[in-house]
Amino acid sequence: METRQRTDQQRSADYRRRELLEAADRVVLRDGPGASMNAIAAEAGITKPILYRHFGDKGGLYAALAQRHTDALLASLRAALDAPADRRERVESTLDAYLAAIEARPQVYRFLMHPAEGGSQSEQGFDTGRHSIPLLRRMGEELAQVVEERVDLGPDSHRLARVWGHGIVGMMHAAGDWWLGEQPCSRAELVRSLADLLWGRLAAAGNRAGGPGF
Amino acid sequence: METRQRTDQQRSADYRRRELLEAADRVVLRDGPGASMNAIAAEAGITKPILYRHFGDKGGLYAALAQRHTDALLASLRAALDAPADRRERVESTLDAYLAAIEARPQVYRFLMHPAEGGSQSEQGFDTGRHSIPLLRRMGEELAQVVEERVDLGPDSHRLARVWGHGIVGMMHAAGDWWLGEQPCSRAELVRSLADLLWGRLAAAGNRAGGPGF
DNA sequence: CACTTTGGTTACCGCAAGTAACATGCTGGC
DNA sequence: GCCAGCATGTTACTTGCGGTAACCAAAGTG
Repeated sequence: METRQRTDQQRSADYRRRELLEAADRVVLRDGPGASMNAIAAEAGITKPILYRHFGDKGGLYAALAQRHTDALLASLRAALDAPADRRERVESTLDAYLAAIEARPQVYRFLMHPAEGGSQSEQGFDTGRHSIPLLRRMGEELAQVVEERVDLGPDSHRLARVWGHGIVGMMHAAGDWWLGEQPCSRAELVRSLADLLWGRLAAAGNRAGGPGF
Repeated sequence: METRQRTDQQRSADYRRRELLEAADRVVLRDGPGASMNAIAAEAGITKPILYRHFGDKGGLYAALAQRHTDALLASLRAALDAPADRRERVESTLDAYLAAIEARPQVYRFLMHPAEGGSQSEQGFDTGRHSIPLLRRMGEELAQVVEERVDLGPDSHRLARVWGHGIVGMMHAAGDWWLGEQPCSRAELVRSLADLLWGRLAAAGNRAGGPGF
């Protein structure tokens, strides 16, 4: 039967694809984002052209690889965002979810965000930019949507929510990146500090004695 | 005289270096960050090994190139940060300075921040990551310093200022990047929205009717 | 048995980073 | 005036990557 056969083939192709992605994952996590297609193919026990048959080009592989992690991360953020609690708590748990994720698997994080620095040698880099930014964008849009649909921002709420979504995500990202690199404090402290910032503590704080004020 | 000669040579070397950087600048701005060393050398009217003698490797050239722009940007931010006005105004004018800079020369901006996507073809990319992030870090540290020295944050002010510095810079960066790509509103609107966010409007806003609250 | 399809390989191209070895011209000391 | 030395520049190479073409074999189907 022809359709049955098609299905089998399809399933098998998908299976192979998943195997390849897992191999790629292992290599990228081991060698950093500078991992070469050759290395990935070798890890998967095959040779380059097969990879290209499956993913088109390196960007394709990267995209497929990134999407798995991205989806997982977004899911956990969504969960935190949708928890039944007040706004401050939700914000904190979302920040915490993000930071926990990048703390738990820094290699994955670095791969997703800064694809091109990890490799020990030639730094040919992955396709970068074109894919790392989309993750931030996706998170920003996602957050914007949640904000817009839950917070009353008056007229112009669409634009405002968007700006805030991307802004908050950027804040989280940059602070997280810095924190991950220098481990200057506990995760909880970081979460609290960021939430305080979003809660207007910068505006509320007084000027330091002796200066013209910030 | 020997020292005199040294000086002459030194001056001449510095001059050459500047010429090379200017040529590199032109090429990068024209061809995007994927510009090859060959192309840069050609633009400068010389050949590759000379570039390598001056800058070591591609990363070195990148670093030198980036520093010029970075320094200029930081100077303008510092000016805004130090203007005699109240805190809110300073924050707004700093945001505005940053956004104005990236709006005025998006090519430079993309080169500094996302070095590896602009090239029209092969996307070999510049050295990326290792250099683009430092700019954000520098801005974050700089801001942290200003905050710490001007705002009274009670005990733990060092840590808090740092977190906020990097967080605010990240917010500015991500929002700016998104805004630059989609031009969804005027610069002034964006500045206002971000300042509002920092001023705690997210915490102050009410819940939207019909939802469990954000 | 020929015959297409599917999953595989080897061997290659093009190109960019980076280097080695060679050429040339200006310096100053003898 | 002539040779040593050094900066400046060149050509020609190596290596390693992304990507592709062409070939190969096994397995089901008329």
